[in-house]
Amino acid sequence: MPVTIVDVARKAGVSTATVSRVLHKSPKVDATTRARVRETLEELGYSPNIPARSLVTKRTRTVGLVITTIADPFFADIVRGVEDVAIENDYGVILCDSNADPEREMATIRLFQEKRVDGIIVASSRVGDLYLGLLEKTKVPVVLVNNEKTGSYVYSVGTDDVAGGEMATEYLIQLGHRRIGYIAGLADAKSTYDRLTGYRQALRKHGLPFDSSLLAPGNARPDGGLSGMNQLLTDCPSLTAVFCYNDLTAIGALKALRIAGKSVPDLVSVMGYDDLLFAAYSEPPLTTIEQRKYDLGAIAMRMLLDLQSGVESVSNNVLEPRLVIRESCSPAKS
Amino acid sequence: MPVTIVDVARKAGVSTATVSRVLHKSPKVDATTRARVRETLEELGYSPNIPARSLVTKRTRTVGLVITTIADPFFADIVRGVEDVAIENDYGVILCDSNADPEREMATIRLFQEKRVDGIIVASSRVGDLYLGLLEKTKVPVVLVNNEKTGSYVYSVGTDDVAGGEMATEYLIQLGHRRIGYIAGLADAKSTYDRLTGYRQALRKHGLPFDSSLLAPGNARPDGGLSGMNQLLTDCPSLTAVFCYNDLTAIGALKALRIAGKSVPDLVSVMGYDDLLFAAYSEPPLTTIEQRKYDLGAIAMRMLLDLQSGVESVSNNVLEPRLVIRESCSPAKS
DNA sequence: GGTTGATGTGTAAACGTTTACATCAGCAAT
DNA sequence: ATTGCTGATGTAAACGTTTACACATCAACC
Repeated sequence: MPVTIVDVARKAGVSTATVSRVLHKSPKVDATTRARVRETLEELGYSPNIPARSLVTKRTRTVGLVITTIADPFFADIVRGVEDVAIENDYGVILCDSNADPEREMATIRLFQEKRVDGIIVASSRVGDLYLGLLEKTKVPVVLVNNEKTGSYVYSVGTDDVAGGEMATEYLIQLGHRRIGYIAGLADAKSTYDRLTGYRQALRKHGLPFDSSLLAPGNARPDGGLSGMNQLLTDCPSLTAVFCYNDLTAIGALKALRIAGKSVPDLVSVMGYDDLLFAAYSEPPLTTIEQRKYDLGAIAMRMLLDLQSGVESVSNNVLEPRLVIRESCSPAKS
Repeated sequence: MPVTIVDVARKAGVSTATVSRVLHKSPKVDATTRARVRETLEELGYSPNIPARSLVTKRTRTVGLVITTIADPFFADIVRGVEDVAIENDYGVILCDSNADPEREMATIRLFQEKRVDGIIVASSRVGDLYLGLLEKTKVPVVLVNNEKTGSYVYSVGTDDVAGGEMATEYLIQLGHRRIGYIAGLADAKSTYDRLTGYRQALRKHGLPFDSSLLAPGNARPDGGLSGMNQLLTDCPSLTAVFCYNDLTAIGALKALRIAGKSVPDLVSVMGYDDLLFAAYSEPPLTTIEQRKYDLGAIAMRMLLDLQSGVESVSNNVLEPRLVIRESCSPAKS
C-alpha cells in the first residue's frame, strides 16, 4: 500500500538505483533527472522504509536508553538531553524504564539487541555486571552515565560524585557544623558510595571524626528521606545538619523535620543533590549540588554518534558538580 | 557477523522454514526436530533480526510516543504506563519530547512514519490539527491522551477535566470561599479550557458570579504559577482561594504567597491538579485533584495493542478524577 | 494395494532498500 | 575510425526473515 522506491522509479521513468541516489544526495546524478525524481517523490508522498534500509546498511538509526525510573526528574533531564541530540541527527530513542528490576533490565537488553540498535546508553545506576558481559558480546557500543565500569565497547560520562559529596560536606563544615548526617540512596548504586566517600574525605580533611551512627539508609525517593531523617533524629538528636543523597531525599527529610517541629535551617541545615526544578520552590528553597543532567544525556548521545562515524577519539567524560546556595543551610548555632 | 537463521538451519540440518517455525512455536513441527533446533539456537546464541522480520510481516513491534515535555512529572507517569505494558508485550517505545515546538513535532511524526511504527500515542496536549490530517493519511492508528479530536484511525483516552475542574472549585465553595482565582496552563491546551469550564460550572451551580479578573495566565510550570499568583494578588487582593491548573503551577503559587507573607491555608487556600509525587511533600501538603496518569498511559498502549490484533471494539475512554484532601485548603475565614 | 488424509519438511518468492558492477552515450585525442 | 575517458544510468544481488505451496512419508482405510 505505501509507496515504494519502485513506484517512484517507474513513474519517473528511471531505475530504483537512480531514485536511491537522489535520496542520498549522491552527486552522480544529472540535474534534470534529479529534479524529475524529486518531483515524483513529492507527488507520490514517498516516505522511506527505514527497517528495509537497515537490512542492507546494518544501521537502524536507533539507540536504546535504559534508566532507573523516569519518575525521578533527574533521569527525565538526562532523557531530554539524549532526545534532543538524537532527533537533531534523525535518530530515534527507544526508552526503557528498568524500575531497578534485573529481570526487566535483561528483557530490555534483549529487546535492544533484537531491534539491532546502533548503540545503548545506560543511566541505570546499578548496571548489572551481569549484563555488561552480555553487552560486550553484542559488540554494540555502550555509554554508561554516572557509572564507570569499563571494558571494550564501553564508554562513560558522569559527574564527579566524590567531589560533589566533598563540596557539599565541606560547605556545611565551613558553616560551623560538626555533627552532619548522611542519608544514602539506593544501596547498590555507585553514586551512593561516591558521595559518601566525598563526605568522609571532607570530614577527614577538617579533622572531624567519622561516626557511622550519623548514616541512615534511604532509597533516593522522598519516603526514604522521610524515614532516614526520622532515624537520624532518634539516633543522633545532636546533629545540626544533614547531607541528602539527592533532592528527592531532601524533600522527604524536610517533611520529617517539619513534623518533628525542627525548623530548617535554624535548627537543622539540609543539603540536597541534583538541583531539580522544584529545589528552588521548596520551603525553604534547597541548597544543593547541581549536576548537569541535561548535558550528561546530550554528551552520551554525542559519544554514540561519534562512535558511529568512526571517530576513535571518544574519551570518557567527567563533569564537575557545582554548589547552589539557597536557604536550607545556615551557620550552626553555637 | 551476527548469527542468522540460515546459520542455525545449516548447523541443525534443517531448512530455514523449519527454524522459523520453531521460533514461532508453530505446532506443525516434530518434537525431536524442535528440540534439536532449540539447542542449536541456544548454542549459536541466535537473536532474531526484527528489522528484517518487519520487512515481511509489516509489523515493527514499535510504537511512537509524543509528549509535551518529560520534565513534567505528569507526563513521566504516562510514559511509565505506556512503557510497562509495551515491554510486557515485547514492544519498544520510541519517545519524543515535542517541547511544544510544532516544527519538532512534525519532525517526530515524520520519523515515526519512516520507522514504520505500528501505532502512535500523542500526549502532547496541543495536537496540531496540522498534523492530525497527516497522521490519518499514514493510516497508522493513533491514540490521543487527554485530547479528543477524533477522526478515522484516531482514538482517545483522557481524564474528565471538566468534572475535575468542577470538583476542585466546588470543594473550595463548600469551604466557604467566594472569591476564587484560577491560574491557567498552556494557552492552547484543551485541558486548560476544560478545567476552566468546570470552574465556571461550579460557580454557576452555586450562584456565584464569574469575574474575569480572577483569571491569571500560567504556563503549567512553577514560574508561571509564581507570576500568575502575583498578578492575582495585586489585581484581586480580596481573593481567599486559588485553583491552579496543575501541581507545578501550585508550587509556584505557594512560593508567591510565601514571599507575599500570606499564609496558606489560613489566608489563602491553594488547590492543585494531578497529584504528583511531591504534592504530599510540599509545605503545606497540597490538596489536589488526582488524575490516573499511569493508567492513562497503560490504557493508551493497550488500545494500540487491541487495534493491532484487530479488536474492533476499541472505545474512547474517559477516567474520572478524584479529590485528594491534604492541608492546603481550609474553610474561609468570614 | 491403491486411495485418502494427516503430518512434517523443504523450496522459493517476497518484502524495500542499497550498491558493486556493467553498460552506454558522448566526446576528445589519437 | 578507433581508442579511451568520463559521467550518468541501469541490472541484479544481497540483506534476514516469513509463508504459500509443493512434496514426501506414513498410517489407516476400503
